[in-house]
Amino acid sequence: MSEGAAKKEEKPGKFQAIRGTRDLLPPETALWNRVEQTAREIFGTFGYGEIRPPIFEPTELFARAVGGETDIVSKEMYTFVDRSEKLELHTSIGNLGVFLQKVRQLYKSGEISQESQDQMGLELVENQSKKVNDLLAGTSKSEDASRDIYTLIMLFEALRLGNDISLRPEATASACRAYIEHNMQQLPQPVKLYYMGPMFRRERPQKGRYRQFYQIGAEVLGGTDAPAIDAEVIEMVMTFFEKLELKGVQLSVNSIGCRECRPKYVELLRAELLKVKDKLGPDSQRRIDTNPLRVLDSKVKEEQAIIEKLPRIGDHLCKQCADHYAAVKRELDLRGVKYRENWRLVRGLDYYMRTTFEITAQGLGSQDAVCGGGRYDGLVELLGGPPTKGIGFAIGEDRLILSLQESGKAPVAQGRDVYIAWMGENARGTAVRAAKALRSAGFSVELPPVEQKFGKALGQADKLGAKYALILGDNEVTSGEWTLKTLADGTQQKLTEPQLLDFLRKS
RNA sequence: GUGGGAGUAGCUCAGCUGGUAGAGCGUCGGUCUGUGGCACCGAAUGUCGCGGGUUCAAGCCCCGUCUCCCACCCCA
Repeated sequence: MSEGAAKKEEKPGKFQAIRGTRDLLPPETALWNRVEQTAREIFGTFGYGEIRPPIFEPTELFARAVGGETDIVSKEMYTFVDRSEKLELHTSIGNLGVFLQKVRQLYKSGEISQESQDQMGLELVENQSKKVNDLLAGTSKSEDASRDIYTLIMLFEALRLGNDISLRPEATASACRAYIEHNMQQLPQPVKLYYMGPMFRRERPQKGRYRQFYQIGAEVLGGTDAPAIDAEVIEMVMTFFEKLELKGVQLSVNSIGCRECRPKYVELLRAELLKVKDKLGPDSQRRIDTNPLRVLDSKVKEEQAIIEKLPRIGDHLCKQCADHYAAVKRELDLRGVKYRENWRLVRGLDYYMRTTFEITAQGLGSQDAVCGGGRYDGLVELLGGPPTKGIGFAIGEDRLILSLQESGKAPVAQGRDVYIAWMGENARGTAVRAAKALRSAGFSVELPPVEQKFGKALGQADKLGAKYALILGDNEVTSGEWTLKTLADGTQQKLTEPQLLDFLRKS
């Protein structure tokens, strides 16, 4: 019986990343860094600044932004109560005074959930408390003191500590919240922001869809809704993708009208859909009620011919919207941005209006959109801010990376510049100093922690993909001339420390 | 949430109609204590995803469950 076997018995069950999450590891993370760095560069050239909103926000913020009707709020967000303890309820009359004291404190320190505060303000608590105190002190004038106590207890039963918060499913709502919170309407308009980071959605994973996924996005808030802004936003994403050499990029654009013309079109569409209802599948039939626009992006083959004959929103835009859309297209042409019009491109949520766009790339299976965006002029106001124009997009970074990998753009493992092959205690100190000098000059250096056989050291250098091996033994320490071996061709040369640094800088 | 496919060594996978677990690559060691890639030799690593059932006997058959993949739903 080996020790290993005995230990195994005590080994706890394996931990693994929870469903829909994963580790990003080297060398893949090098690609992630390149993508993110490129985004910073490009967005910077368009005058955008970075915003880093919190990972979680009140559930209500996201719920209001997406409009509480869809599945999104009900089951696709990671929602929890940030402090789920319950108030210990003292039902005996004698303790009630202490309990009330505590409730009052909690109110003042803001630890009662917003929901509970809405139901039962501090005023009500004070009011009821006073009655109870009077009762306890025997000075009650209430005819029905026991009923007051009962009411109070019932109210406290419903009292909850902690607020509903959610992990952010997207960042647009946060950006808008921040715009309002920091009075950014007083800055020069428009305010141009970009962000990148993890988002969370409680969905069934599939290709390019994870529960913790990453987005890179940008928002333009405030100022005008001039078509040039729409076009420049799109131009920026396309420039970014070009710089990354993303393959098979296709931009689709559309206009979905405004609060004036869209509802009329939706009703027309609904009426037309009802005429052909029995030819549609169950999903589409359901959408006639819930969200007729979404029938347009049905993937069911048999429905395609029917959908093509439906009325198109482009023919039903109001004059302002039609003009705006035409101008956006002109501005895109002006910038040399190639696009395809897709009248069936709709966004799922109410707050989108006018310009919508989507970018697809190759190698992504059925989830092939890498970027989606659009104009959302009413959103800031909906969240309690001033009337504000807005437009933005979000890039699915996971999918972007996936597409880059599929097209063979994956980076190679990062090698070291120099591997220090040192031998003997005499060389040890020299090796440490050499490593320090080389690293501070910016080179990546591998310094073996323990002495190795020389042949093995070179073998390690090779496996790690080092460009050079710096050989330090008794000879080098005595003479002060170090040996540098070029691994690729096996040549070597003798160099003093300054010569070595000089040589490496030039190579 | 729904449907289909799949889980065997670190990785890629083989394993016949049930009969006690294998290869290649990788890792580590040796040949080889001042010269790497090559070659040869050797070693380690598996509760065959997990739990239950059938059987004298289960990686293989049955049931459940978890995870992954693909698609649907949804899509911020």
